[in-house]
Amino acid sequence: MTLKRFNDPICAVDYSFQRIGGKYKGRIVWYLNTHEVLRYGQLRKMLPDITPKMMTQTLRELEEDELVSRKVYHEVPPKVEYSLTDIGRELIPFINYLEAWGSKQMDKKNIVKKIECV
Amino acid sequence: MTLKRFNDPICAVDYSFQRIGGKYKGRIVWYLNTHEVLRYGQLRKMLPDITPKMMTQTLRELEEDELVSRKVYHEVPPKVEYSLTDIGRELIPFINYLEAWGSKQMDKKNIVKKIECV
DNA sequence: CAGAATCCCACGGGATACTG
DNA sequence: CAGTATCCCGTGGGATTCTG
Repeated sequence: MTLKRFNDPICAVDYSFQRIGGKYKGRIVWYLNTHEVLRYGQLRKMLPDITPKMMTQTLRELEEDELVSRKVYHEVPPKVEYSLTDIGRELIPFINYLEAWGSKQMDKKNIVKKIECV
Repeated sequence: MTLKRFNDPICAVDYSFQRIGGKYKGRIVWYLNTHEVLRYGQLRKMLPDITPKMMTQTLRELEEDELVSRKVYHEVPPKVEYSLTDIGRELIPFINYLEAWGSKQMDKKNIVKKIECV
């Protein structure tokens, strides 16, 4: 059952923001790019403010949108690896750009970054 | 009294998404770029799904973040013009990119755009 | 025309506890 | 380890009405 997460997009900008908006998606895509592949636990450590529920939910949505792929190793203890798909990787230049812009703004306003996400 | 709209950003990506996230900001910045300057009423027509409350609220936030500037003409009937600031303009390449990406995805999935926002 | 003022609600997101 | 399962809440956003 595919959940109803989206309204009919008005235009392409609307569509895109519906995919990568929300509180964590940008950062997840960003981290997955700089690290190539990340396990669930590693990713969680990089998102200190996320709860397990949101973590799973967000990853599922990214997966459903084919931005992220999920590889399960059937072993004990369980191991799951996340990585970017080609479609997801296409968003990197844009997030790169956004990161640079944000960083510059933060410097200008003397806002300190809790995590240097580079 | 500056409203409390933001949590302390974790990193630059987080910061940026807090500025241009939400349902309308991307589109507003995008429209303001392709049109240089827009009156309140014109902008509203381009955002068929927005209510006056959200329209004003969103524009005020963009203004407070210095992405958009607001010029009031003190005349009857009132006239207010919105345009991008230099900081706001810096986001354009990034939204351009996002628009292209979204457009491509929508084509692939045969999703029809209600508005061609180009 | 460009909004301000109310009132209201869904849902994005949070906290905690449990499990294959 | 990598999740579910519940329960819960704040706020982003909506609908409607009013005004300089």
